[in-house]
Amino acid sequence: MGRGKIVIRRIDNSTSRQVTFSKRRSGLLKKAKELAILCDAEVGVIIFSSTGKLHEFSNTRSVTSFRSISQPKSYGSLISF
Amino acid sequence: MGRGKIVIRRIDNSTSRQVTFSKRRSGLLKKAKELAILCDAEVGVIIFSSTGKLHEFSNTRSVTSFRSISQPKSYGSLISF
DNA sequence: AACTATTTATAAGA
DNA sequence: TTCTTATAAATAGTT
Repeated sequence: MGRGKIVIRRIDNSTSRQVTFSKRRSGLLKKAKELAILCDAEVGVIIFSSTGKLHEFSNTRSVTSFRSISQPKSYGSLISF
Repeated sequence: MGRGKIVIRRIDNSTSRQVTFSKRRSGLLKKAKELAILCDAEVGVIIFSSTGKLHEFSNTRSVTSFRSISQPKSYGSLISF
């Protein structure tokens, strides 16, 4: 998917890793939304970057509790279905 | 992405909806895994089909608690980061 | 469950 | 770092 083929392993270069994270994060969240709408499913996605930033999508009430977190490995999050 | 372009809205036909769910669910989980590996991020995805089946991916310890649920809207799941 | 024509996502590059 | 574009990958409709 792109100018070249890649192998799925940790990207060593920090800048490339950040760029790829940004692109793929938005791609994943978009796909999650589409799945939820198209198939009438309950979908939740939570992503913490290595720098600790939170990104999420959910079409269930769990979204409220996701929003209350700001750091990984520090707080708990109750996801209730 | 496919023989025709589609609009993102609930698929009315139940059979098509189920087929699309199956295809896109596996696509989403694959993308989640790739993001986690490539970008060294913490990623969690939980999906409940409209029939109540659970599908998930996580590269964090939350995976254990996901596994304990079998029905949506019936149990709670603590996802801790 | 497979296939393939197309759309979509995205790796590199600008 | 935002925008472009060639190409890989996902998938909608078909068989």
